[in-house]
Amino acid sequence: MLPERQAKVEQLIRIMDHEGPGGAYEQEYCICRSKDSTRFMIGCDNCEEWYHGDCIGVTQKDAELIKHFYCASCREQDASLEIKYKHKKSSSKEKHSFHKHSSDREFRSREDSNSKKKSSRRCGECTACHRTEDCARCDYCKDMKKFGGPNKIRQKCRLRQCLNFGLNMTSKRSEKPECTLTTETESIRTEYYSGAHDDDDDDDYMDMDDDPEYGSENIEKSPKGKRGRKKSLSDSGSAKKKYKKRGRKHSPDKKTKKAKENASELKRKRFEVEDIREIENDEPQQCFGPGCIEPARPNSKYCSDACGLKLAKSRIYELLPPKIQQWQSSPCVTEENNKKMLEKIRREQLECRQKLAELDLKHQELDGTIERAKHVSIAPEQDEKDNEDDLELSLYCVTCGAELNQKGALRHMEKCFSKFEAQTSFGSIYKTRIEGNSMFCDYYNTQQKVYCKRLKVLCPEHTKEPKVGPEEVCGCPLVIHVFKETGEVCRAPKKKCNKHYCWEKLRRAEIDLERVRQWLKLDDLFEQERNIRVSMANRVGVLGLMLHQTVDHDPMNPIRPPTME
DNA sequence: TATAACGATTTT
DNA sequence: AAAATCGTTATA
Repeated sequence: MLPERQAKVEQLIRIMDHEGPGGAYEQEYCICRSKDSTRFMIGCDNCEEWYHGDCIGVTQKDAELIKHFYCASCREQDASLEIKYKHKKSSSKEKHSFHKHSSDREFRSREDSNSKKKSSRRCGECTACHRTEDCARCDYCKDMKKFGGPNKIRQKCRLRQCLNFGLNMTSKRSEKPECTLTTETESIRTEYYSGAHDDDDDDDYMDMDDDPEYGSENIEKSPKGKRGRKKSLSDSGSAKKKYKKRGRKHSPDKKTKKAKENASELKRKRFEVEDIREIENDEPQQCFGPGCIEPARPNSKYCSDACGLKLAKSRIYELLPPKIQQWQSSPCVTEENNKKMLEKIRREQLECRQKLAELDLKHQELDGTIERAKHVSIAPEQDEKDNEDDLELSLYCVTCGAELNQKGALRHMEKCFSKFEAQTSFGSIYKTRIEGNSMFCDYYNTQQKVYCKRLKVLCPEHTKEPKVGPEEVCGCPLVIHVFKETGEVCRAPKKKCNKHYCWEKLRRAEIDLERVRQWLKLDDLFEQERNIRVSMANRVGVLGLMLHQTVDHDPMNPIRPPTME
């Protein structure tokens, strides 16, 4: 030991003898008894007193190598006390007795030698602390190598994270100093320090003190004036930990803030953990089955399927009768709507039927007209003359686009259309099934196995135009003003009549198209009727009764079934 | 601001 | 020496 150092130690001892470590006044430290806490300091692991590094000849560097530091006074009183160094570097480094150690953690480890935990984050009492096995399900567990994880997160199982860490453990502070960590407010920390005798189970805490700014501030503010373990003005110095070096820039304020954030985060995490716990909680619950006292199966409310069905049944017995009563007493709006709809549909169906009948009648009329026309004799007049009037009109075939003269236009277009139309097919795999004689072609194509769906009268593909004899008369009823029949018929030879070419066919097609429309409408109405009947049937069933209800929210204006227009 | 990442320390 | 996990920084 260097002479000067020894002198200082002696000085220290003298002072100690007089005042003793416990007798220190507020905020007085070290052998010099000054209140200065802005320089690097090291704390005795026995008496808890703090010493200025320069007063006792310990540099920050030295301190970094010390695991356990005991002041001269303590060592004198207890010969077994020996400054301990960290294994690696300490061996090579100087051995002088006063070195301070760096890591508070280490302090703690020694101090808590009785308590095995590494962490100040354990209260040791909560269920999480008592837990010995990892849940293997939380994100932290999944990260662990033993659960096949990448070991990147490296955190303790969530279910094992202390429940009291970060929450108000203040009451327990004295007994469980570690917990104080959680509340990071300065006052608490200070308090904690003041209770220094509690020995240091709280090591981790100290780490914080390592932060120079932090530590000094705490101490200065501390009402009781005890001290933090070490402090130093210079950032780099006191901290042996890299963290500190890295984190240097924080101002004390910042730190406090951060501490609070940490606490809130911890709180939040705790809730998450509680969720997991809840899930995990497999205490059996009693079966919900009526009268059943068995425990429910896991993840079920019931001990068996039978119990579940039993409960459902009893519920039906309980709920159904009033439902039925309600159903009978108050009409369901939708039900009324459906009834109206059905009526409307039936009316429309009737209309369709009537129209179809009318159309059939028209067919018969047409047949009669044609029949009558056959008995008319050909008029010998020459119609060639009037052709010339309209010669100027040029027409184009709508099908092939060829230019036509008025005379043969109708004939050409009809034939041209038939030619093209015959080249395509309109098929369905179903034969038409409607009452009466079908107006559809329904020619069966054996190769494609489809029925032709053209109107019979308009199907050039499967129906040939009837041959017209030279003596046949046209017979088309003549009209004036387009629609008014005169009672006369065209008496031109059918073969030559260009005005009324295929008039029977077109008239028949017209009627048939209307029939098709009526049938389609009828089909649609049948579909609607079926749907309504199905929904009505469902509504009256047990299930419907249980599920369906009309609620009258406004008793002053009761719901009225809408009237059909 | 929350989360992921990771060197470091502590425990086994 | 390996596993556990802390405390801090980096990153999203």
